[in-house]
Amino acid sequence: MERTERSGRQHSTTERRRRELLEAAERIVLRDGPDASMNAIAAEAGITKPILYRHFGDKGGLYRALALRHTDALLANLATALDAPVLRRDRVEATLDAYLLAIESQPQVYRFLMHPSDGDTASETGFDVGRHSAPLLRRLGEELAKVITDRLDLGPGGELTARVWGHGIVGMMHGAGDWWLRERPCTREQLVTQLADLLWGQLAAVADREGGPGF
Amino acid sequence: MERTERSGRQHSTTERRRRELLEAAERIVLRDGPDASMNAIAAEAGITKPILYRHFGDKGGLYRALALRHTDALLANLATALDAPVLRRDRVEATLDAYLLAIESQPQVYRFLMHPSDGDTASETGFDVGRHSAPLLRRLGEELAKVITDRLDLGPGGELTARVWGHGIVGMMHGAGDWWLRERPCTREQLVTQLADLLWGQLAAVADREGGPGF
DNA sequence: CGTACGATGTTACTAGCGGTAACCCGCAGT
DNA sequence: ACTGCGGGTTACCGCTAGTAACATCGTACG
Repeated sequence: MERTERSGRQHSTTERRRRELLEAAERIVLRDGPDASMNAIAAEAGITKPILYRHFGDKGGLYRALALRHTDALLANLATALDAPVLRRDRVEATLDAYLLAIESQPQVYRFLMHPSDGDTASETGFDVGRHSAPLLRRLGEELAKVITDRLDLGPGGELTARVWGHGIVGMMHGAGDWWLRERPCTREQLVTQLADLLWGQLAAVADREGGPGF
Repeated sequence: MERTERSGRQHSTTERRRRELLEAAERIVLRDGPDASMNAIAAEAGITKPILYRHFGDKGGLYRALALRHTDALLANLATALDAPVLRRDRVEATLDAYLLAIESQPQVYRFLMHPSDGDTASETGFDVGRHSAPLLRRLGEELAKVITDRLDLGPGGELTARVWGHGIVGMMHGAGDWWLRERPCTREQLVTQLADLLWGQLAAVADREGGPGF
């Protein structure tokens, strides 16, 4: 049937158009941060708004499509760091470093990914309590949990432990990384070392200050 | 001088009005989440928009004033947890629990505090890279860093270590808490224990899974 | 060949937002 | 009586996300 063939070709061209639009959107997001307007994106792509809406539905759709790429890229980087056949400590440090390198080298993208500007469809479905964190962080946490479950022998209930740790560690990376990116109080290597130390239990190991009552 | 007395009384009445407006705003934020509009808040207070702007300057000002209360309250709670004269592990658990209890019992407030909806004044002052995280998290991180510096003997460069750990731990609480609040995979006590285990170096201590090559 | 369809594109609009200018009113102090 | 000022209002601006209606070109099908 020629019809299917034609529709196939059409499909490929629309896919290509979609990619072009995404690239234009990316340029604008890179320039304007997370509050790039649809008008600006359309202008950058040389067209007008309704086309964007035909392709992506709404702003959330465009942002989701755009976020997916970077999220995938970052996850791939982290996966290789997590799979390196070295000591566990080195793997953890490599993972931390990969994340921090990503947010350091493309901070605008990072801000965009973390700050979805409420691109949600809820708000009618009862109260949608607590739906705040970025999808990227959730995915990262789940991926890390999988790796932990695969690699470590956590005994009974270990799956829950792995998920708690996964999301906790990702949150730690995010929080510390965000602060570090803003204040730049030290080099990336230093930060990685300090965070790995924290995960290695140094908080519990170091001594109390002299003079304070012993806890 | 009657003038000063009068202006003093005027001051107190405007302060009172301000408090009333803040309470109305709080009611609306509690109801509508972080994207409560100025119109809605003004309507709830029985007045119209310009008065809000006279009192708070702009939306960011209102939100900052509103956030300050809750932030202070939460910080006070955490401070008492951090100051309890018990074992370090118990103090850490009490702090984690205090934070999680807060976000659990008032999730709308929590969302509001974490999601500032870009109430910033930057955007002209060059690129303001990385200014994303909520002020609450920054304050928490710094407070925790202070406590760590005060209590622990971290040797040279310890101040930097304390700040990294402070923001890292706060990020961990935030990330894990956000995920937990959304999925409710376990009780609060369980979550607290798991996170404390993580901070106590269990990630480094547990054995590799059998079958995998020893790292 | 004509035609109907589908994708691309436009202009012009709605509804609502944050924010502001101009004006009104009542009440204290001189 | 007049002036100043804080509380309050209406009416507006410029912006945003999102949409409806219309025009256009290419291509498969009778």
